[in-house]
Amino acid sequence: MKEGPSIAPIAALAGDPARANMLSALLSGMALTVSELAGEAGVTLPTASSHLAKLEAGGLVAGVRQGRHRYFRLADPAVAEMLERILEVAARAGHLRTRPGPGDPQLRKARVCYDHLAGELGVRLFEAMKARKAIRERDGRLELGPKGNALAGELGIDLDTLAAGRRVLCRPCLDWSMRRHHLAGGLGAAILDRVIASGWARRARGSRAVLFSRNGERHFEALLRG
Amino acid sequence: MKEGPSIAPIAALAGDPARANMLSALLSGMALTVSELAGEAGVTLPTASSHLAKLEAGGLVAGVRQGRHRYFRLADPAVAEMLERILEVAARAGHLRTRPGPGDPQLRKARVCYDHLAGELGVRLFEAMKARKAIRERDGRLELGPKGNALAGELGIDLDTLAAGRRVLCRPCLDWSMRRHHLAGGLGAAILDRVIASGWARRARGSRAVLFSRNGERHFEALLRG
DNA sequence: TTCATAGTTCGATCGTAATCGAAGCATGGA
DNA sequence: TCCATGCTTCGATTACGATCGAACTATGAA
Repeated sequence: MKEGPSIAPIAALAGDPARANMLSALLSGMALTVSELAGEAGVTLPTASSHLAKLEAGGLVAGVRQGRHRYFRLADPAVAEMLERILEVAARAGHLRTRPGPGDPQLRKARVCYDHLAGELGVRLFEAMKARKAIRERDGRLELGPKGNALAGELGIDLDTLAAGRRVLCRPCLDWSMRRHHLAGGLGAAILDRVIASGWARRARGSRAVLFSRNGERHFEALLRG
Repeated sequence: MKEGPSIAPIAALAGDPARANMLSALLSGMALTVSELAGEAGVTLPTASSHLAKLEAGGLVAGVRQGRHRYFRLADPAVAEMLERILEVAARAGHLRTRPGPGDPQLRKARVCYDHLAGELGVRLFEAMKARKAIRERDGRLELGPKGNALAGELGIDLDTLAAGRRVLCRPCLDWSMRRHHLAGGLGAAILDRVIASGWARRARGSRAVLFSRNGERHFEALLRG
């Protein structure tokens, strides 16, 4: 079979766990630095750098320098499409081999996705915010809704300062444990920030899990109800 | 990253050259024996057997015993879809397996894509069908158009039986050699079926190429013109 | 029964690539 | 100018898995 392009080199790039984790992180559409991707993948900086060089050479990601940082994103929508197809096959084959580890239910309930809240609570927050019109979709883009200021106020988030930053305020991020969206972007990050700062929840050490206290969860649920 | 399905194990399966060759061979839609796949991949029988066991465990292929033989096929259209997407990315990145060989023009003209027609003729068919309103796009989805029944009738395809199946009738499939769409789905498969059955073309042995007879091509061209 | 063919299992070998620490650049801020 | 931070390169180590021959099993044919 010496016909056409070959799948092996590309698939092999996505087939290493560290690189796969990086690609998964980039699937959110965010551009991430080498350090952040190293964290996502659970490897050191040199290792991450080496992997990213390979991914870039293979045409899966594209990097741009910005000052001292190097931001990477998926090179192409076709790459994102490919990754989603692989995820689809993985999900189908998954239930044969998924053995939820001990920390897994926690992760499924609430976890950090880069710098914002993901998992069941993240998805529910996203949907509650849409129902409350704190955010809304317009022309396929996510933006602040008429009630956005009110909700930010409840949480003690200064929207003006946030909006002044160059970061996108609201961005949907696909949640692989729920197959639905949660909120990323500056506002998503600020919310997680407040949730932690107000003591509703804390980060688990060495994990992406976000552990809510009983009281914190009550407050959070109240927020969801509006 | 313990969230959701992981792309690494699946991609790694497709990332080994021997396994990738087997998968490419199976992309033709044919069921092949272990020995045949060993030949395709250029490895010995034990090696092929080991690879196929892994592919089967990973849910990428499915094997059935028939006498002394064990026939393998792709487990699922989703797997074929995934492989096509990888090919798409590979083609963009310019990862050609070899320089275009002698059999390449044939492949470029007409070939099997899992179970439907791809290549130049596949793309032209797709576009002719859209022009004739046998198919149309609506809300970003492909569906049967007002003239769909007429065209199916010309080819001797029973649309009712097809529509009763649970398979999607019309689906666009991206063509790596043309960078345009051709027709997949139940109707796409049925058309290739009729093209072969009516003697317009035949499958090349050991390749994905579809070889049209002079007369068959004339008929096919007439079909394109409507 | 005996032989032949198709495929699997086992064990040993061997390459490749992932990994990390340490050192080297480069950029931006003080 | 100096330092801190972000990233890359280098070199050595290590671990995993692809590979094959040989032996074994199963199916079919003579």
